[in-house]
Amino acid sequence: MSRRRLLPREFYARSPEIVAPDLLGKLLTHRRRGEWLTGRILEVEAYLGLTDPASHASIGRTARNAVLFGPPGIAYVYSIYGMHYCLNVSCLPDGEPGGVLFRALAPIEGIESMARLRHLSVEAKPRLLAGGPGRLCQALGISRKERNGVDLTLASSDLQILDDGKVPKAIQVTPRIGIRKAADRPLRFLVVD
DNA sequence: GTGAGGATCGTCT
DNA sequence: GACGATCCTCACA
Repeated sequence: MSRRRLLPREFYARSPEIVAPDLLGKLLTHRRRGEWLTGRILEVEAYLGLTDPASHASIGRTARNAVLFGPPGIAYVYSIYGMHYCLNVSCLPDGEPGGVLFRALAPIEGIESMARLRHLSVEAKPRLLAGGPGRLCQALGISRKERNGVDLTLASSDLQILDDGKVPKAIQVTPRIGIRKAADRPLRFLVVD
Protein backbone atom coordinates (compact mmCIF):
# COMPACT_ATOMS: atom_id res chain seq x y z
CA MET A 1 0.00 0.00 0.00
CA SER A 2 1.36 3.38 -0.96
CA ARG A 3 1.93 6.18 1.52
CA ARG A 4 -1.05 8.34 2.38
CA ARG A 5 -0.88 11.99 3.27
CA LEU A 6 -3.66 13.82 5.09
CA LEU A 7 -4.72 16.90 3.14
CA PRO A 8 -3.91 20.05 5.18
CA ARG A 9 -6.27 22.92 5.80
CA GLU A 10 -4.44 25.11 3.24
CA PHE A 11 -5.59 22.70 0.55
CA TYR A 12 -9.18 23.78 1.14
CA ALA A 13 -8.44 27.47 1.65
CA ARG A 14 -8.86 28.15 -2.07
CA SER A 15 -11.72 28.71 -4.50
CA PRO A 16 -14.07 25.71 -4.84
CA GLU A 17 -13.44 25.80 -8.60
CA ILE A 18 -9.77 25.04 -7.89
CA VAL A 19 -10.28 22.65 -4.98
CA ALA A 20 -12.92 20.52 -6.73
CA PRO A 21 -10.78 19.15 -9.60
CA ASP A 22 -7.86 18.79 -7.18
CA LEU A 23 -9.94 16.45 -5.01
CA LEU A 24 -10.46 13.96 -7.83
CA GLY A 25 -8.45 10.78 -7.26
CA LYS A 26 -8.04 11.49 -3.53
CA LEU A 27 -9.24 9.04 -0.88
CA LEU A 28 -12.29 9.81 1.23
CA THR A 29 -12.35 7.70 4.38
CA HIS A 30 -14.79 7.36 7.26
CA ARG A 31 -14.27 5.46 10.51
CA ARG A 32 -17.47 3.67 11.43
CA ARG A 33 -17.57 1.40 14.47
CA GLY A 34 -13.78 1.14 14.33
CA GLU A 35 -13.71 0.17 10.67
CA TRP A 36 -12.34 2.45 7.95
CA LEU A 37 -14.60 2.77 4.93
CA THR A 38 -12.62 4.21 2.04
CA GLY A 39 -13.32 5.22 -1.54
CA ARG A 40 -11.52 7.08 -4.29
CA ILE A 41 -13.20 10.32 -5.29
CA LEU A 42 -14.54 10.11 -8.85
CA GLU A 43 -16.94 13.00 -9.10
CA VAL A 44 -17.42 16.37 -7.37
CA GLU A 45 -19.21 19.65 -7.89
CA ALA A 46 -18.07 23.14 -6.90
CA TYR A 47 -20.48 25.45 -5.12
CA LEU A 48 -19.43 29.06 -4.93
CA GLY A 49 -20.55 31.53 -2.30
CA LEU A 50 -22.99 34.40 -2.41
CA THR A 51 -22.73 34.79 -6.18
CA ASP A 52 -23.83 31.23 -6.95
CA PRO A 53 -27.65 30.93 -6.93
CA ALA A 54 -27.41 27.14 -6.67
CA SER A 55 -25.31 27.27 -3.52
CA HIS A 56 -26.91 27.00 -0.10
CA ALA A 57 -24.69 29.92 0.89
CA SER A 58 -26.25 32.31 -1.63
CA ILE A 59 -29.22 33.05 0.65
CA GLY A 60 -26.88 34.29 3.35
CA ARG A 61 -25.73 32.73 6.59
CA THR A 62 -28.27 30.56 8.44
CA ALA A 63 -28.06 27.95 11.17
CA ARG A 64 -28.13 25.27 8.51
CA ASN A 65 -25.33 26.48 6.24
CA ALA A 66 -23.10 28.08 8.89
CA VAL A 67 -20.35 25.55 8.18
CA LEU A 68 -19.88 26.92 4.65
CA PHE A 69 -19.10 30.33 6.12
CA GLY A 70 -16.62 28.97 8.64
CA PRO A 71 -13.01 27.75 8.33
CA PRO A 72 -12.05 25.53 5.35
CA GLY A 73 -11.79 21.76 5.53
CA ILE A 74 -14.96 21.19 7.56
CA ALA A 75 -17.63 18.64 6.65
CA TYR A 76 -21.02 20.09 5.71
CA VAL A 77 -23.67 17.38 5.76
CA TYR A 78 -27.28 18.20 4.95
CA SER A 79 -30.43 16.23 4.35
CA ILE A 80 -32.34 16.62 1.13
CA TYR A 81 -35.84 15.57 0.13
CA GLY A 82 -36.26 14.17 3.60
CA MET A 83 -34.58 10.92 2.70
CA HIS A 84 -31.01 11.51 1.56
CA TYR A 85 -27.83 13.03 2.93
CA CYS A 86 -25.21 14.91 0.94
CA LEU A 87 -21.58 15.43 1.97
CA ASN A 88 -19.65 18.62 1.25
CA VAL A 89 -16.43 20.19 2.44
CA SER A 90 -16.13 23.91 3.15
CA CYS A 91 -13.62 25.93 1.14
CA LEU A 92 -12.07 29.42 1.24
CA PRO A 93 -10.74 31.17 4.37
CA ASP A 94 -12.91 31.67 7.47
CA GLY A 95 -15.74 34.08 6.72
CA GLU A 96 -15.93 33.41 2.97
CA PRO A 97 -18.61 30.86 1.98
CA GLY A 98 -18.01 28.10 -0.53
CA GLY A 99 -17.80 24.34 -0.78
CA VAL A 100 -17.42 21.17 -2.80
CA LEU A 101 -20.08 18.45 -3.02
CA PHE A 102 -18.94 14.83 -3.23
CA ARG A 103 -21.01 13.00 -5.83
CA ALA A 104 -19.32 9.64 -6.45
CA LEU A 105 -16.67 7.28 -5.07
CA ALA A 106 -14.99 4.08 -6.17
CA PRO A 107 -15.12 1.77 -3.10
CA ILE A 108 -11.68 0.59 -1.95
CA GLU A 109 -11.81 -0.51 1.71
CA GLY A 110 -14.76 -1.80 3.71
CA ILE A 111 -16.69 -2.76 0.60
CA GLU A 112 -18.64 -5.44 2.45
CA SER A 113 -19.82 -2.92 5.04
CA MET A 114 -20.73 -0.46 2.32
CA ALA A 115 -22.79 -3.07 0.53
CA ARG A 116 -24.55 -3.91 3.80
CA LEU A 117 -25.33 -0.26 4.47
CA ARG A 118 -26.72 0.06 0.95
CA HIS A 119 -28.67 -3.19 1.28
CA LEU A 120 -26.89 -4.60 -1.74
CA SER A 121 -24.78 -7.68 -2.40
CA VAL A 122 -20.99 -7.41 -2.48
CA GLU A 123 -21.23 -8.25 -6.17
CA ALA A 124 -23.13 -5.05 -6.89
CA LYS A 125 -21.57 -2.66 -9.35
CA PRO A 126 -19.45 0.09 -7.76
CA ARG A 127 -21.65 2.69 -9.38
CA LEU A 128 -24.63 1.39 -7.39
CA LEU A 129 -22.63 1.34 -4.16
CA ALA A 130 -21.45 4.95 -4.04
CA GLY A 131 -22.43 6.65 -7.30
CA GLY A 132 -24.59 9.64 -6.40
CA PRO A 133 -24.51 12.00 -3.40
CA GLY A 134 -27.21 10.19 -1.45
CA ARG A 135 -25.77 6.76 -2.14
CA LEU A 136 -22.31 7.94 -1.21
CA CYS A 137 -23.41 8.99 2.27
CA GLN A 138 -25.44 5.86 2.77
CA ALA A 139 -22.53 3.66 1.72
CA LEU A 140 -20.15 5.37 4.16
CA GLY A 141 -22.74 5.49 6.93
CA ILE A 142 -22.59 9.28 7.21
CA SER A 143 -25.46 11.16 8.85
CA ARG A 144 -25.93 14.85 9.49
CA LYS A 145 -26.36 14.46 13.22
CA GLU A 146 -23.02 12.74 13.69
CA ARG A 147 -20.82 14.22 11.01
CA ASN A 148 -21.88 17.80 10.25
CA GLY A 149 -19.09 20.14 11.37
CA VAL A 150 -16.37 17.46 11.60
CA ASP A 151 -12.87 18.70 10.78
CA LEU A 152 -11.45 16.74 7.83
CA THR A 153 -7.89 17.92 8.38
CA LEU A 154 -7.22 16.31 11.80
CA ALA A 155 -5.51 12.93 12.09
CA SER A 156 -7.82 12.18 15.02
CA SER A 157 -11.00 12.76 12.97
CA ASP A 158 -13.33 9.97 11.94
CA LEU A 159 -13.70 11.60 8.53
CA GLN A 160 -10.63 12.46 6.44
CA ILE A 161 -9.38 12.97 2.92
CA LEU A 162 -6.03 11.44 2.02
CA ASP A 163 -3.63 11.75 -0.90
CA ASP A 164 -1.87 8.55 -1.94
CA GLY A 165 -0.09 10.21 -4.83
CA LYS A 166 -2.29 8.82 -7.58
CA VAL A 167 -3.55 11.34 -10.11
CA PRO A 168 -6.43 10.80 -12.53
CA LYS A 169 -5.38 10.36 -16.17
CA ALA A 170 -8.04 12.68 -17.49
CA ILE A 171 -10.68 14.96 -16.02
CA GLN A 172 -13.96 15.89 -17.64
CA VAL A 173 -15.86 19.11 -16.89
CA THR A 174 -19.62 19.36 -17.34
CA PRO A 175 -22.58 21.40 -16.06
CA ARG A 176 -23.90 20.51 -12.62
CA ILE A 177 -26.68 18.03 -12.06
CA GLY A 178 -29.97 17.86 -10.21
CA ILE A 179 -30.41 21.59 -9.75
CA ARG A 180 -32.47 24.22 -11.51
CA LYS A 181 -30.55 27.38 -10.69
CA ALA A 182 -27.38 28.13 -12.64
CA ALA A 183 -27.38 24.58 -13.96
CA ASP A 184 -25.47 25.69 -17.04
CA ARG A 185 -22.22 26.54 -15.28
CA PRO A 186 -19.38 24.06 -15.87
CA LEU A 187 -18.62 23.30 -12.23
CA ARG A 188 -18.95 19.52 -12.18
CA PHE A 189 -15.71 17.57 -12.38
CA LEU A 190 -15.34 13.84 -12.93
CA VAL A 191 -12.62 11.30 -13.59
CA VAL A 192 -12.83 9.90 -17.11
CA ASP A 193 -13.33 6.16 -16.79
C1' DG B 1 -33.38 1.00 -22.48
C1' DT B 2 -35.66 5.13 -21.06
C1' DG B 3 -38.67 8.53 -18.95
C1' DA B 4 -42.18 10.07 -15.66
C1' DG B 5 -43.63 10.37 -11.02
C1' DG B 6 -43.73 9.34 -6.05
C1' DA B 7 -41.44 9.24 -1.60
C1' DT B 8 -40.78 12.18 2.68
C1' DC B 9 -38.94 15.93 6.15
C1' DG B 10 -35.66 19.57 7.82
C1' DT B 11 -35.32 24.20 7.01
C1' DC B 12 -36.60 28.79 5.79
C1' DT B 13 -40.40 32.39 4.74
C1' DG C 1 -46.84 26.06 4.17
C1' DA C 2 -43.71 25.14 0.42
C1' DC C 3 -39.80 23.31 -1.46
C1' DG C 4 -35.32 21.10 -2.52
C1' DA C 5 -27.44 20.36 -4.75
C1' DT C 6 -32.02 12.92 -4.98
C1' DC C 7 -33.10 7.99 -5.61
C1' DC C 8 -35.93 4.24 -6.89
C1' DT C 9 -39.77 1.93 -9.14
C1' DC C 10 -42.70 0.98 -12.61
C1' DA C 11 -44.69 1.66 -17.09
C1' DC C 12 -44.03 1.41 -21.78
C1' DA C 13 -41.32 0.79 -26.06
